[in-house]
Amino acid sequence: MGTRWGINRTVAQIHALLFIFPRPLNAEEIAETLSIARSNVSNSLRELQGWHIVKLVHVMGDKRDHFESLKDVWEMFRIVLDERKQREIDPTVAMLEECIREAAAGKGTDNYTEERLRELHSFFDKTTTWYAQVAKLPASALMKLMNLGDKMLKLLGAGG
Amino acid sequence: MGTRWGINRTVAQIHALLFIFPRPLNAEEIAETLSIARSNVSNSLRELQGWHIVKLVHVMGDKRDHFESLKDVWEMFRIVLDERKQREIDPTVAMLEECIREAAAGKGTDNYTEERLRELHSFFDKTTTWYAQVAKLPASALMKLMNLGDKMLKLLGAGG
DNA sequence: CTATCTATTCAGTATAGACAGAAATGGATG
DNA sequence: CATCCATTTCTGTCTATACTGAATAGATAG
Repeated sequence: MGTRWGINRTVAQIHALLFIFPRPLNAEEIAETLSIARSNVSNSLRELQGWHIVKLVHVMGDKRDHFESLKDVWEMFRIVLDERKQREIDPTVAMLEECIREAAAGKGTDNYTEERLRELHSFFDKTTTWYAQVAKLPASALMKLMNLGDKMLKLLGAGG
Repeated sequence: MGTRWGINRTVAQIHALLFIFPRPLNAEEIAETLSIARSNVSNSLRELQGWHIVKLVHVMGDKRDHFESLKDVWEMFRIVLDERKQREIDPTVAMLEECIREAAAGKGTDNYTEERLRELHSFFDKTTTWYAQVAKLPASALMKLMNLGDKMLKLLGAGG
């Protein structure tokens, strides 16, 4: 699945290994377990740390670096969404706004195209704003939201 | 942005072109506008049709095939999510269930690992179930949900 | 039936990115 | 200050896949 979402195989493998493993592992152990080059492990670990879902930890009496994955799936999901929003959505929205500005200035763009751009922008805007609201809900509220099920329609029809 | 989400450049370009263009285009026009090979257009169009976000239409007095994009951004988003769920999430969940079964049968997997797998599975399960509920909401209800904002917390605290 | 126009398939090429192994760096310890 | 070990950086190779251009298939009109 990872590959289809722009995550390379090695990175995904290492993360999976750290996620399911009960204790932190050092680079050597990872390389050996997955049969991949030491340097590859090093780079992949840096990437995972860049995503803030793997952390470096020290094990007493061992000077080598050890690594462990975040274990809370929900938290991990939230962190990755935040990160991707920042890296991918935000620049996209900025570019959309630039396009719309240019289009509005009338540089050969017809109204139809401009309208499409506005709708796209509005979609991103609404979605990210909503997400920002949800992301700051406490875990308990999030669980309630997830468990609403059919009650959702009633609730939205009445109160919202 | 497309590239980072596992969509290749040409496919994304063609879809963008069809999305912003006021009328259906034929393959020739697309190839020329984007300076890509005719065959590449043909394959990319097939892929886009596979995602159900681009449709073949006929233009009177012209025997060539013309193509147009779905224009409703929300609807497109929903369709793509559905499709990706089916292609990527569902098989992943099936594999997770298989792993859990094997782990439970005690094939050398420790309890810790099994517990991680269960949590991961539960996450997918909750998320997809919730999504299925939301996806069938009428557009108006969806908009209400998106516009809840700070009211969300109150609503969940009380009614949920 | 043949000519012409469109769309698809196929086979080879090009390219981007993953990966390995060697070299270099860093930093601790005696 | 030299040595040793862990880690990172660098460079070349390999692989997967995007892409092209030519060949093929299919349809329609004359």
